[in-house]
Amino acid sequence: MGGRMEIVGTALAEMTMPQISPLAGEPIERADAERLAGVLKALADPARLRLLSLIQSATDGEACVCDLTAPLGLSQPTVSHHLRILTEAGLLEREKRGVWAYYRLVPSAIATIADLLTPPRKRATKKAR
Amino acid sequence: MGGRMEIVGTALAEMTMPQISPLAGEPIERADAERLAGVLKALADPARLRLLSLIQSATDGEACVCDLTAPLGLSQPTVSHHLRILTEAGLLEREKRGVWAYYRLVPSAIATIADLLTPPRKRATKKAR
DNA sequence: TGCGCACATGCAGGAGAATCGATGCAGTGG
DNA sequence: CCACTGCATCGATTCTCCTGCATGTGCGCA
Repeated sequence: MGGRMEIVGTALAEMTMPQISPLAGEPIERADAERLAGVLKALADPARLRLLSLIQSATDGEACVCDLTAPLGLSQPTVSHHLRILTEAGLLEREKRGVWAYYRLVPSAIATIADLLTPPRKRATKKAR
Repeated sequence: MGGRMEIVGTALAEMTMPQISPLAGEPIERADAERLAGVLKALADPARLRLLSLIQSATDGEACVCDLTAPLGLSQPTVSHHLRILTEAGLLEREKRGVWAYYRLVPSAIATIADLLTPPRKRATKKAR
């Protein structure tokens, strides 16, 4: 199967547009399932969840790699790897200032995922955001 | 290494109690990250997302295995495997009637996960940034 | 200009997971 | 009592991916 990792970054944007809620009214398409699964897969890791949490709770809501390796107990390359995955999934954004790379999370991204999971018992039918 | 799959079923219940929101005010513990990641990992699969969608949109909100194999395009053992994982994660409940096993999804489960991802909006914690 | 620091990338190993065929098991019907 | 159906489990295979070590790259500084 061809590319899948390289389109993860756009996955969130793709899903933001219509109401592709996986638990809404009708069965979801396979392509949509793959997209949503891709983003969820980026979240479904203890190290990455802690990274998001650490970054969000840091001063100014941003943090560089050197501040994250110690609390995670992982090597620097591994942390960079996880940050890369989160960024490609559209959950983090990277800003390089000097020698440091500051990461901050994209609020709407998490909110979008949460919205995609909410609808089931939410209200009657197609409420659409 | 040891058992963690067998405690996944209780994972959701564990997280339901307080607000262990991974993106709330302060960094999450490693144990909480593992629990949440476990449940998210159950969701982060195209086949399982489609299973949830199919079951939810089925008549009476329930379906047996024989109705799910065809639309998924997967073998019966594989479907049973995915249903098992979803059930152990607390997302599905199983009821055996006669020869058939009917699965229905636990609404509060998905809602719980969504709530765990939402917090940044209005939840004013003690520390706050 | 050369050295050092912060971060990213390449490579490799090892663990976990997705899938299927074969088989076991529990109800159902003849 | 026996054959059949629906589903779960087992064993094996393949693939993904988490992790660290070694290395490459860009920036700042003396």
